[in-house]
Amino acid sequence: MRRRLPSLKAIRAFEAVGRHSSCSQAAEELSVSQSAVSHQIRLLEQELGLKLFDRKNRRLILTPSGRDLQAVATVCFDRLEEVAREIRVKEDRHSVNVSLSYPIGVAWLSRHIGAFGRSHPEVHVNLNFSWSLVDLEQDGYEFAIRWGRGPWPGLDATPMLPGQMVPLCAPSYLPSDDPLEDQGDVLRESLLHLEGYRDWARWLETAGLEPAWAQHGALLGDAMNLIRAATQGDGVILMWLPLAVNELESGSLIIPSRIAIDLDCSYWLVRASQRELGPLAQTLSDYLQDAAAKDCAVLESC
Amino acid sequence: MRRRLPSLKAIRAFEAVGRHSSCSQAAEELSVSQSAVSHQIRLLEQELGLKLFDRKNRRLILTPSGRDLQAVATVCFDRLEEVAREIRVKEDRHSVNVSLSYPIGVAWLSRHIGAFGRSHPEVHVNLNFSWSLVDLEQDGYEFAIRWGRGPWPGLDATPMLPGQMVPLCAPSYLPSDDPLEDQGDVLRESLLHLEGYRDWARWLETAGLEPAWAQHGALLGDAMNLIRAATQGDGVILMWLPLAVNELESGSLIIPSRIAIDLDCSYWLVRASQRELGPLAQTLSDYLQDAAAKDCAVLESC
DNA sequence: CAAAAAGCATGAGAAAAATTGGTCGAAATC
DNA sequence: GATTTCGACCAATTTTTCTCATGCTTTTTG
Repeated sequence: MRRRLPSLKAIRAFEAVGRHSSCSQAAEELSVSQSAVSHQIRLLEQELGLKLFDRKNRRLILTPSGRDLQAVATVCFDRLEEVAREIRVKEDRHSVNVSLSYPIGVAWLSRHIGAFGRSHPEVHVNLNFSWSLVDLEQDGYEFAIRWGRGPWPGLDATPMLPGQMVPLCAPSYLPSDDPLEDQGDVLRESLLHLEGYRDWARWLETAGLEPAWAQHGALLGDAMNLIRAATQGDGVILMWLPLAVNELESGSLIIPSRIAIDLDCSYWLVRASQRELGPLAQTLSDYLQDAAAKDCAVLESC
Repeated sequence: MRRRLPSLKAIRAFEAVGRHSSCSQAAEELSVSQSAVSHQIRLLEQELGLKLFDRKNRRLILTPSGRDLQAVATVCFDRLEEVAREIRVKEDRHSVNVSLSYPIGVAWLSRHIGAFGRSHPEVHVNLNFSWSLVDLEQDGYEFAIRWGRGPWPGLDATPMLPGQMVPLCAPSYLPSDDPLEDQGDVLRESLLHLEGYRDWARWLETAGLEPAWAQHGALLGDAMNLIRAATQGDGVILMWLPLAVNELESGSLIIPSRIAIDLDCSYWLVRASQRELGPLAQTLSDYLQDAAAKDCAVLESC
């Protein structure tokens, strides 16, 4: 593909002039003399073989073709400027790039990342959320936090948080202090679900109860919604344990049963085996593992 | 707005290198030496303060950030190249720019523009279709063909084609040779419509018949569809006269009545009063007016 | 109404940048 | 193991770009 592009320097000047309808102002923006700009415009018009401005009075007014070019040029330069800024930030040696799988990013990480920022103001953390798995090396991330059944080949994976699902509800919600599995009325009436009845059905089965009891109750669709609903005393939810650390710690939710579903999956901190972590990434990684360990302790105590 | 853009020359080089994963090939594309390209890349990396390529073996592989920049740069350059080409064609002294309102462009003009191209191969005609009115001067058109109730202030407008709507059907479609207005059965059963029953209702009213008869029959939605349907003998349509010249001339449609709706609008050839037409535009304008006159004659004879 | 100011165009020379050619070292190819 | 291919780099050169000085025109000001 051999391109036929006009002088980009000239287009750069042209774009500024078009925006200001003035050589002088453009010159100031570009930090060059008015003369230089004027020359570039002349050059560009010559190269394209057409007039880009109407010289009316002492102002430069874009011609129709000039307007077409101007519009495109502005968009292009905006875009380039933006991407240049982005990659500068991303590669900044004070930056760490982390890839996260939903929903842990929103729920668990947001609980810690603020504190990390305050205690390590020199580190700029770029978080990138995604549902799909990402090639760490390929996409320039130093490490990732993933949900799954690791370890994975070629990756160093450290387990961080347990992947069980447990029942949760507001402390005052249950009519008695008996374990949830002994309160059949509640189980038959007050369950809340994420996206389907499957999870609760499994839990009931594990508890030796009737799975069909799960076939009622609202589907909230979003994990955070579900937690909020439970906190407000709308019902009993079944939730990945680490997503509720906040609420468990503050006491706004309790675990009314010892019975949990073990999904055989958990959250892992993952990094490419062959690549050393940079010092900042190491710091963040250590911090997060520490936070995870503390959260695990909190969870133990519930 | 003061931009902070990296050297565009460097990005130009970078983009080519990224595409080829090779300095040498990029150098060839850019018609400069490999050395020059290598320098530009180094410069750009320095300016951005990050590595854009991994120098693995003797190949240049884009880093993640490099890929981000590459993607944007390619799009931008493609776009600039395209718009540059467009405006060059548009301003080419062999070009004439004409603005057209739908649907005359599709229906009537396509009937003539081919022949014009063959008889005037030196003229490059840029047709621009739009529904909305366009500022001729502002948008760089030499003239336009518009539907409306002219004349307009500041514009020279010459009527080209009548704006009546007439009934049309396939020659063999009607059961008798009586004028349509005397064939109540047909009118009560076989009408086809464009987008609503209003047009036929008006026609029936003009003919002194019952407007409510229009409340049946298919809505075809598109003028060309409607004409095709009539040609195939699917019913009787009400259509702007000039859009059916082709079919009337070839005999595949006939006008089964003298009664027409006069919309008090017609097609006009319009140009800005203050601007002389260029010689090519004049040629095209003359040709089209001549063609319109001939078509009017054809229509007269039906 | 004249004078001043502001704006763009332009030519020549100066400054800056890009380019080249030549070389080197590393990796792939034969 | 010799040869070719490719990228990095240096120094010199060529090209591009910029500035300065100036002219011309329009608008603003006293």
